[in-house]
Amino acid sequence: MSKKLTSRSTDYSKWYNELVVKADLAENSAVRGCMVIKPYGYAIWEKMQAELDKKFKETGHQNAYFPLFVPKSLFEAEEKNAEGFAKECAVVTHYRLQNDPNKPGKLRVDPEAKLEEELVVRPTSEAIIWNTFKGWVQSYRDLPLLINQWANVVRWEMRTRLFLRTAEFLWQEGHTAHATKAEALTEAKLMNNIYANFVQDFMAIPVIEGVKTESERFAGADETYCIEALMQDGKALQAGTSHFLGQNFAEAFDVKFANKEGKQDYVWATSWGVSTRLMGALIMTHSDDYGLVLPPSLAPNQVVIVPIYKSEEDLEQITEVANTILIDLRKKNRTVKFDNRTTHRPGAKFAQHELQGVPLRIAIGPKDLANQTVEIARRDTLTKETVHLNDLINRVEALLEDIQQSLYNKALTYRDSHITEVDTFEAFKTALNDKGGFVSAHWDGTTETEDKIKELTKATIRCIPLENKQETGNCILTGKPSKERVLFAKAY
RNA sequence: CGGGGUGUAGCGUAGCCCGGUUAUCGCGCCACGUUUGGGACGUGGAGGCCGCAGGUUCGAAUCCUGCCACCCCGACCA
Repeated sequence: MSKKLTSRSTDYSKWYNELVVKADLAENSAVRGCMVIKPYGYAIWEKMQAELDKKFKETGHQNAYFPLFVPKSLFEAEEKNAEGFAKECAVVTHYRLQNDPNKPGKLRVDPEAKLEEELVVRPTSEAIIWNTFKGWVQSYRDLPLLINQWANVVRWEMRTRLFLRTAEFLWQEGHTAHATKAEALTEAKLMNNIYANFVQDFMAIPVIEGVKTESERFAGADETYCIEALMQDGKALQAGTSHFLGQNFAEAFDVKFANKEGKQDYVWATSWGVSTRLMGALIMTHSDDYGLVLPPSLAPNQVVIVPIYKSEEDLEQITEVANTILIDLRKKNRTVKFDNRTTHRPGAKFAQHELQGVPLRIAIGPKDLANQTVEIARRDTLTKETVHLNDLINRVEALLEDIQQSLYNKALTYRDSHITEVDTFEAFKTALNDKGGFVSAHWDGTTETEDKIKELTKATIRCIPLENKQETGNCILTGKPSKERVLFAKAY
């Protein structure tokens, strides 16, 4: 394995794959399309989980867990949802293996052990959850029902990529039931907004909140809200979605309640989710040719201390200083690691921590001991400064905050400079191919036009931004009148 | 599922066309020594059912047949 990462400009896709593996985030497994998330990658995911989980609970949601398997008859109950996912479902048909009489030492599926009813491995859990909710709701007093689950799901994708699209992935899926349409709509928008705030504040990734067009909508939803981010290669990435499901699932699973007037009514529903795909967004937004760049809020180690020494005595003194720093920073709730491995030299440690995106590196050597200083290097700008021990803790605090903010600002500047308004189809194609990013254009509102544009350019409508400016114009493809611009992009 | 390609040590590879000593090289790994302010160096060492099965041959990584797996380009997608 070569030491240097393939550069982004050489081959963006290769850069991404190498980075994921070399930074020790994840690797491909023996199962086609499924990844192993390694401890360092999982630590980042756990930080995301912790923060999201807190936000969900603050807004009144509770965690629960539902089965991995969905009986086929339940799965097919909501027709549009079933149809939308049917092509990518793994299905369990048997429950037992046996020794293969023809091949010693090998196993085969026991043909006698065929299931009466096939079990679908959940690609999403609406079916099993709504079948369960049926028993939980009788009265308006049981509502709203605000449930979230952290789970794995399986979608049998044809082509997979680490974190961005894997056959099995981890996510959270919220499922809520409400007495009124207005309440459910408010919930769907609220959760989309929580996602937006999380991604912007914690992941330092700017997003556009919007709604999906009919063809991009979740199968079984009446409206899909989303947050869309822009990657460094100019492609858009859907970072989260929140669906207003209307009464579709309530009708399919017969979930009725008695309202205040004593009349039976179907409940109104939402579902919303973000997945390990966020890891992909994180990587592709901030990282550079030296490796991963992590915002301090998500870094498993926010600061790493590297000793530089010749003698054992030096190391002892450095260790003493390092331990003081460790204690002081931990008091500030910062995560710090003292990398005192004797098996690697400083240069190798520097390179590794850069590759893994540690926001700040503190180096302490003999010169520093003599001067009561340390050297601080920031990962995002790759700049170094020498700081006196007396000022160190405040300086670290300030730098960590600055890194968090400047990563966001940098990404925002890039994103905003890659939203191009166009009024003709020629300009549309030029913007898309020469510059990339979002292209803001008028569209006649039909699925046919959307499909045609996709066929001609590979670009899809990522979203209609919330609170979109209303302005009259003409569809770039058909010339038909339009009342607002929508955002197109090539997407992951 | 259509089109193209590749399987040789943990990883990346040479050799294959044109069969012939002990299968090449780099990274990584192990031991010892010297090193340590940006991926150290030297010496020594370990590691291979050459994807699997069959065939041709005195002899197969190399030729033939079948199978399997993976990758790339399409169609599908959080």
